[in-house]
Amino acid sequence: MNTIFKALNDPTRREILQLLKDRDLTAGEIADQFNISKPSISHHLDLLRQADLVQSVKEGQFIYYSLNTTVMDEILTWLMQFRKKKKK
Amino acid sequence: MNTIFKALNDPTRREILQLLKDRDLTAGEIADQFNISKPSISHHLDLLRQADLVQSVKEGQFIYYSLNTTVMDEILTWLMQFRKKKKK
DNA sequence: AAAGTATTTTTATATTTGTCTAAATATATA
DNA sequence: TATATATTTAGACAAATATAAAAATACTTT
Repeated sequence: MNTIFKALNDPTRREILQLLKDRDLTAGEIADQFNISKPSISHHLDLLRQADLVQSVKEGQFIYYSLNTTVMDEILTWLMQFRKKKKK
Repeated sequence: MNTIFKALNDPTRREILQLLKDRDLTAGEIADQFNISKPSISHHLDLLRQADLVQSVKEGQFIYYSLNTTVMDEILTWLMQFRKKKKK
């Protein structure tokens, strides 16, 4: 849960997730969407992968990144606990 | 959304939310649950308040903190967007 | 009014994080 | 095999963050 929130605690990384919502993208395609160096994006992708929020698949010289929505469910469950009633 | 995720990106702050799930607590009662100085806890509470995840009410010399679950809904909505289908 | 309790603010420090450049790895093409 | 392309790794630096100690503020009680 720690690594998940750490990964989500960055505007660039959240924007990457938004991009991947539409379709899978290569690391280069993702980097092209930002005014940030490729190594930086690579690092962001690494953190997202550590949190299991994205998955990467190598295809030839490209590495395709895709969204892993199952982890989102984990956060959802965590959030839901707070909906329970409290003692008065 | 930035301040929310920033606030959630800390184990101590998430644990504070868990404590407040059961019942409202004063800053001192919260601090007693951790091996961290009161100023530190005060700072954590400040970040949680900035994110509107908690609310504080002064009662005499005490300040009671309580959970504000409406912000959780905002995160929930943000998470839900990723459930949409992607282009093939 | 003085002393005590609850909490925050200020200041300082150590650690973590985001970013860059340069170098390394891996694959493709000529 | 040499060169180009895609991506990551390594190393360095500045900015942000968590924490603590000390001081300040606010309320309560004596």
